[in-house]
Amino acid sequence: MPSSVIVWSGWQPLALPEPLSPAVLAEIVDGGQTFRWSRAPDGAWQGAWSDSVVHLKPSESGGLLWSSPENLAGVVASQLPPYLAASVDFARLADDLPWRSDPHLARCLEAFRGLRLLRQPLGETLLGFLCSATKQIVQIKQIVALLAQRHGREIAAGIHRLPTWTELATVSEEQLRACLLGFRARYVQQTARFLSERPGWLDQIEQLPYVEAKERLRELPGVGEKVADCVLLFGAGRLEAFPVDVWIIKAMENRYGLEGWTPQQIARFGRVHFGPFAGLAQQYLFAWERAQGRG
DNA sequence: AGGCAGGTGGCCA
DNA sequence: TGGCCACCTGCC
Repeated sequence: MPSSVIVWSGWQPLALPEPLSPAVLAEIVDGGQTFRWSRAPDGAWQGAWSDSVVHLKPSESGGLLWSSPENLAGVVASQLPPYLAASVDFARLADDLPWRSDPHLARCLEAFRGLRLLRQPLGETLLGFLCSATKQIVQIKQIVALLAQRHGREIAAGIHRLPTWTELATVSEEQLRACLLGFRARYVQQTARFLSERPGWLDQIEQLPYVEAKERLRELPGVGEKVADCVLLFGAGRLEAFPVDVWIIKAMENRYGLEGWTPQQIARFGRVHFGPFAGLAQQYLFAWERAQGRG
C-alpha cells in the first residue's frame, strides 16, 4: 500500500552516448513518441511506464539526472536505461542517414542533435497510439491519464500505471468513452478482447521481422499503417518503420516536393531514401515540422 | 463559437 | 487499387 506522500530519491546520474540539451529532452519525452510525461513543479519531467515513475532533468554536463519514488528506485534503476535505449548510439545511426546529400535532413539533424527514439513497453505503446487517431498530443495525454487513473493499478501515491490489456478487457465501452475516447473506445475494447484471449500474442510480435510484425499488428481493430509503424518504432525499436502522418506528409510536400503523393507512396519513398534507420529520420523531420507549425 | 484534429474501416466504382 | 466518408468530442 503506497503511503499518501511520495518520498523522492536523490538525483542520480544516467550516462548517454551523446549529450542532450533541455529542448531536445523535451522533444524526446513530449514530442509524440509517448504520452505519459509532463512538467513537475520543479521543472523536471515526470514520466511513467510499466511500474516505473521517474523525474528526469538534464545535468550540467549534458547527461541526465533521475529521481524516483523511494519504493520504486530499484525498478526504475533497471528499467530507465532500456526505456531510453541508453545503450544505443543514435548519433552514429544518424550519421548513417543520407544527410550529406540531403540539405533539409542535415539541418534537422543539427537543430535537434541528440534526439533519441524511446524503447517503450509494446503494449503501452499500442494503447497510446490506438487512442491517437485525429487527436492532438495534449488530448491523447488526457485520455491515457484518465485510463491510468481510473483503470490502472496505483504504483506510487496518487500515480497509477496504465491498465494491462487483460484489465482493459473488463472495462465497458461506456467507461472507455467516459475517458474521452470517442469512437476510439471500440478500437480499444475490441483489441483488449482480442489480446486477452490470446496470451503471448503481442510478445511474439517483437521477435518477428518488420514486415511480418506489421502485418500481425494490423490484424488488431484500429491498427492501420500509421499506428502499426508507430508501435514498432517507439515500442519495439524497429528503426526501419516509417510512420506517415499529417506532419510527415507536410514535410514531404514542403521539403521534398512530393505533392499529391499518397501516404503509402510517401512511406515507400521514406524507406528507400532514408534507408534502414528511416524511422530515426522520420523523428527528426517530424520535430522540425512541428517546430515550424508552432511558429 | 465552430471547425478541426499523429487515422481507420467500410463502402463504392 | 483508389477515393470518399462516417466516426466522437474537447480544444484552440
